[in-house]
Amino acid sequence: MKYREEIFAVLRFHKLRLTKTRQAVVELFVRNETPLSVPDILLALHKRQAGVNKTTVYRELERLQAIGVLEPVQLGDRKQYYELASRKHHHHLVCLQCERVEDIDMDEAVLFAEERKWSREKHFIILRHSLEFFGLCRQCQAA
Amino acid sequence: MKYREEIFAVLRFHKLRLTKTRQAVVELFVRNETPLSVPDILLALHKRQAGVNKTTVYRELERLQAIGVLEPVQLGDRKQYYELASRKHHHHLVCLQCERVEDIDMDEAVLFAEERKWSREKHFIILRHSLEFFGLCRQCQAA
DNA sequence: TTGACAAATGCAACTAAGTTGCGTTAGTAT
DNA sequence: ATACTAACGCAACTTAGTTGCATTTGTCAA
Ligand SMILES: [Mn+2]
Ligand SMILES: [Mn+2]
Ligand SMILES: [Zn+2]
Ligand SMILES: [Zn+2]
Repeated sequence: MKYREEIFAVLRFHKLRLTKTRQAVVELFVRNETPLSVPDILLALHKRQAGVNKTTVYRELERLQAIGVLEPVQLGDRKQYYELASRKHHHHLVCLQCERVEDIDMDEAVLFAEERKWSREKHFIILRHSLEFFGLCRQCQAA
Repeated sequence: MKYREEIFAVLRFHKLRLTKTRQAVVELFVRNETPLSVPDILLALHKRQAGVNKTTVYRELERLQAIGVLEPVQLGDRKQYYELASRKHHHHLVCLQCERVEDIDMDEAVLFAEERKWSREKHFIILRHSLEFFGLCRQCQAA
C-alpha cells in the first residue's frame, strides 16, 4: 500500500492519464510483493471482473518501466516479470518446481565492486544486474 | 576444442548414440565460447548445409543438460541458452542493444556464503544461481 | 555381416508469450 | 462542452517451445 501515492505522483509528473487499467495494474503491484508477468496480471484482473486487454497490459508495463516505476525481473522461464522499482533492491529464491518466489536481501557491495571492475575492463556501461538462486522450496522437497 | 574428447566419453558412458546432430551440436558448443540458443544452433547448422530439425535440437539440448554436459543460461530475453558445463563457472556481461555477451570470472565465495545462509533461513535447497550484468557494450555506446 | 531393438529423428499440429497496425474510445485541459 | 491526443481493443502475426506418432538409424550380439 505504502508506495501508492508516490507512484501516482510520478504518473502525473509524466503526464500519464489515470486510466482504469493503469490504476488497476499499479494497485496490483502495490498489493503484491511477488514479481508479476502479463499472464499473471491478466488472470488477476479477470478474476476481479475487470476486463483488460493483453495488448494494453503489455504496453502499460513497458511504459511503467520506461518511467522507472517498474523494474524487469527474470525468473528463468520465458515470461518477463516486473516488480516495483521503489522497493529496496533485492534478489530472489525461485523454486524450479512450483515457481514459488521468495525475496532475499543481501549486501550488494561486492556486486557493485564487480560492476566497476568489469565496466572498466570490458568497456561496458553496466545498467543493472540480475541475481537469482534456483532450487527447491520446502514444500517441493517433500514431494 | 579441449573438451571434445571428455564430452564424447560422457556420451558413451550414458549410452547415447553418436548421431550426426549430436556430434554437430557438441562441436558447436566446443568451438563457441558464447552461450547458444536453439535458434542460434539451427541457424549455424543450416549455414553449414547440415539439415537439422528444431524438435531434434530441443530434445538434444535437454538430454545434454540432463547428463551434465550443458548448463542453462538466462540472458534476459525469452530464449533458453546453454553453455558447456565443463567450463569454469562464470557470469556474463550482456549488451541490451546488440546482444553481445562477454564472460566474466569472479570470486564466488560471497555467493556461496549467501546460498548457505538463505538455504538455511528459507528452507530452500539451492541448486544453481544466475548472475548477469546488463548494459551497453563499447560499440553500442558510440551509436 | 547381418539383423533386431531401442534410441533418435522428422514432421505436423499445437501452445504460450509477445508484437504490430489501425480504427475507436475516453481522459484532460481550456 | 469541446477538441486533442493518449490510451485502448481487436485481429492478425511472430517466435520459442512442446507433443504424438510414424519412420529411420546406431549399436550390439549372433
Ligand atoms: Mn522481489
Ligand atoms: Mn559464458
Ligand atoms: Zn516449490
Ligand atoms: Zn552492444
